[in-house]
Amino acid sequence: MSNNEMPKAYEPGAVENKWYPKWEASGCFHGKVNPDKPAYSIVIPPPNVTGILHLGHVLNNTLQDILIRWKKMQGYEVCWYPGTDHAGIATESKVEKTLREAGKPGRDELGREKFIETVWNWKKECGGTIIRQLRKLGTACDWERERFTMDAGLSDAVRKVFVELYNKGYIYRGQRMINWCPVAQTALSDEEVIHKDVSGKFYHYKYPLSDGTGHLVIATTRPETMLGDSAVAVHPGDERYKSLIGKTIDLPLTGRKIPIIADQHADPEKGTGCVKITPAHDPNDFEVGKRHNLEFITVMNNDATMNAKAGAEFEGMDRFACRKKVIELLDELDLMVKIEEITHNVGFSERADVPIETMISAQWFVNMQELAKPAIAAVRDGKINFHPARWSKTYFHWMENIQDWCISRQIWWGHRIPAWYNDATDEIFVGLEVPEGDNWRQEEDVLDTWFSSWLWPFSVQGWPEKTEELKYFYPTSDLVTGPDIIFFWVARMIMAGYEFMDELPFKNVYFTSIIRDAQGRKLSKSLGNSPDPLDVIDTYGADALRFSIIYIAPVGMDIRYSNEKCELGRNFANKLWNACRFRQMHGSVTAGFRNLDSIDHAKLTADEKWIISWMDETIIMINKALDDFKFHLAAHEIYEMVWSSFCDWFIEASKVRLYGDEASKQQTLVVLDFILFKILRLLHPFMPFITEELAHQMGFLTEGESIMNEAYPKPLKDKEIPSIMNPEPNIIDLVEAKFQLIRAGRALRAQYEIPPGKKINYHLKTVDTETEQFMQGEVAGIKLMLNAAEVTISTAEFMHEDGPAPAQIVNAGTIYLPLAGLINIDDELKKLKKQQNQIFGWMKGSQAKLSNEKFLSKAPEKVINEAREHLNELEMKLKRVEESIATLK
RNA sequence: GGGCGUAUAGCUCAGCUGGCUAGAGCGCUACGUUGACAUCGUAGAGGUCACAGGUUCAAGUCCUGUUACGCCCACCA
Repeated sequence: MSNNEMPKAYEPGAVENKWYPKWEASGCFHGKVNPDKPAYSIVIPPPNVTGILHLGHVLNNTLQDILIRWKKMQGYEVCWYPGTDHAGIATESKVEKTLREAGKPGRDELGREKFIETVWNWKKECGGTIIRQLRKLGTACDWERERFTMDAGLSDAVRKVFVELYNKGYIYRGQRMINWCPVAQTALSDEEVIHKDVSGKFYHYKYPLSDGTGHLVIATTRPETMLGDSAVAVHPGDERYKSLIGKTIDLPLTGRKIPIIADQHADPEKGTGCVKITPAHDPNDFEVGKRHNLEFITVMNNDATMNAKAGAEFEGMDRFACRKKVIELLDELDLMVKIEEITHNVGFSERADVPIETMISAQWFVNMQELAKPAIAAVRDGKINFHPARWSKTYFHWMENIQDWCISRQIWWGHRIPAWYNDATDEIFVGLEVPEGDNWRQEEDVLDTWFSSWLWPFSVQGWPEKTEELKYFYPTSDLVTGPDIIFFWVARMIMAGYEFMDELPFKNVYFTSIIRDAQGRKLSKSLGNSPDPLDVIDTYGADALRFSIIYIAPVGMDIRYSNEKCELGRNFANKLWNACRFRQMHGSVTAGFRNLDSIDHAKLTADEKWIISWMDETIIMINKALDDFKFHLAAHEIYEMVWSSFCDWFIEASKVRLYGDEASKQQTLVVLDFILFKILRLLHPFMPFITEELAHQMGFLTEGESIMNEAYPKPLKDKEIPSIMNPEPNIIDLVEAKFQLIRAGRALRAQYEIPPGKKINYHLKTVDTETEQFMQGEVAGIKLMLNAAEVTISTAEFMHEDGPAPAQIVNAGTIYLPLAGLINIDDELKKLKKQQNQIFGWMKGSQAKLSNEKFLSKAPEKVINEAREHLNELEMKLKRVEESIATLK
């Protein structure tokens, strides 16, 4: 439609900024309950409200966007619920840091209420950056339905769930050994502890027996905890120490006497066979302590400094300083035996990246045993499918060994636990409302962030209200997330879905690859190897980033990313742009662009049939690939189709008709339009901006329309094919033989170093008359693509008047480059001999196979026939090579 | 200690349930600005599919073992 000259290169910036607001304003991202259509829904893995967009988000959200746009174009009513997570610990420490840097009063000075207010203000001002950034990427999120895990409705859901699980007896409060982060000063779940191998020291030292008859040698990596020792254990069957059981030792540095006990936990093979027992600071020792009714001596404060129980000498010292001090003192007492260098496994706090302490503390837990059962079955029975499927193994392993979930956190930002204590009566009340009466004080702790995220698939849809949305869009269809949160989030959502909705939360889970830098390192801010996606979008364009990252993403492995790889997507966008630009230079859009109805199908040329048929294949492959969550495969298919089949071959071949008579030109324009509009729609989920822009530029769509409302291409129906593909069944082969011939002709030119611009003559000796006839009909195009002055075609033996000519043997026949005096006989012979040998080799293999009775009896019919046919072809080809050799001699 | 994954061209990776001469992108070499595109075109070089066995008419593909790297899980002092 537009007569405006399109710029030579695609400029993404303006196009992206133009379309996103239009899409958003037009409401095409909004999913409504629509009984006339099947529903398709996705919930976004809610990024931290503190988060900023990184490449992991780009991959993850591009995939979701592809699914959403694809399904929408397929005719589903789609809804993509976006939102953010309040991320308790992360946000609290972020805001605290901000306050500290600004020199403002911090958390403790402000007090609970003021601090929470401050965080809300911060959230309002600075939070949700990532949500704005996602728009830059082009994501078709239903922004009208944006949610935050601490919204009123979602908070109601959290409270209801807590109360229900408490009433069922799944949630309980108890004194247990928990993981403690000394920096965040809160309990953590097992999943928030990262085990790392670190080098450390293994200290061996003596504990003197109280009766003065000698000593035991114990070994530990944590000498500072000896201040909390309440026993030494030996194995009951260990003959070496049998006589000592029941005796006591004088615990150095403390003045305490502690017993020598017999317990299975002591491994006679390990160290000296004697193990110090610190029940308040080690999970194993905790169990031993319970079995033997030992004293639980907590020697550390919440910030991992030593407390008064550790002894006046150590009080207030940091745990590591204390360790050093203890070693010095033991050394002075001449108790040290040896210090070994070892590598051992230490638990670190996920957030603060410091070693955690295991401590005894009163916390809230969820017993997950019952919840896990239907969730395990759902994946086992294939109601929920993981892609790639192997992740289900990880899932089963964790679920089948599931531990109680520590859900209380000693921070302020989050959902405060709906439990109240009555100090007068020692009662605990758990409920949705504040209990009546006096003396009730609410639990100070808040819930683990994941205690709200695990409800996300239904809480965003209004649960516990029975909303229309829930009825229509729940269960959601697909979930796209990283395998790193399979325990944190995926598994728990499945459990919550069954427990509270009595239904699975999603049908498919696609686990994305993890993005690394070019050297394979994890992307991280501290390494400075984490490119800002917005910069990448500025440089290359959002479509280019999206397409590149999908194109390079390996199947179930990590992605090696570097910005330069976005050139692939940028170049591809530019290629597409220029293909459209080319089309537009030949006039405005034709009437048949949707269905080819404006032209007589019987008159379609071979090339046109070829491209239409290729288009159909591509459509089938892409829909199949997306059905199977093989995004990269889909990207490769369409890239290949556009660049190679369409641009390199079809457009080039079409030029002869575009510059020919008017009828030919018009027909080819229709086909170009037909294919281009399909390409744009096919590509739209991957590259939303440029495809929308081009669909309008080309006049396929008018003002107010959007490509996202167009149907996703389907393969031509069987009944349509005869009218379009009619009549020759081998037409595709002939067209491909033509292209092979053109390649061979160009290769000859290159081999003889004839400049591409120089017009030359070719001769084609075809294998048969059918091919001859076909190629005769195509001669104009062949000439054009070979930049030839003349191409003669016949089945007759060819001999140039000046003698033999250089040639190439192809499926259609032999193509000659008859330039007088040009031929280098030796080179030609060498070339032909090489080819002859090659064919001999292949034939030998082929004949061996076909004379192998076992092959003939066991291989399937189809394979055998193909092998025979193949051998035939080889024989024919060999004959032609030999003929060529003969003419040269 | 257990589990999972990966090993294919200089680099990054495809190669589905085994079946013609193993492919793509980038990079490299040569030529080239023909009226879509130098973010381009044409032609080309480049691979004993980690190693060793085995199954099979047939193995990059399946099995076993080995090596290397990566990840996850596990309370071991």
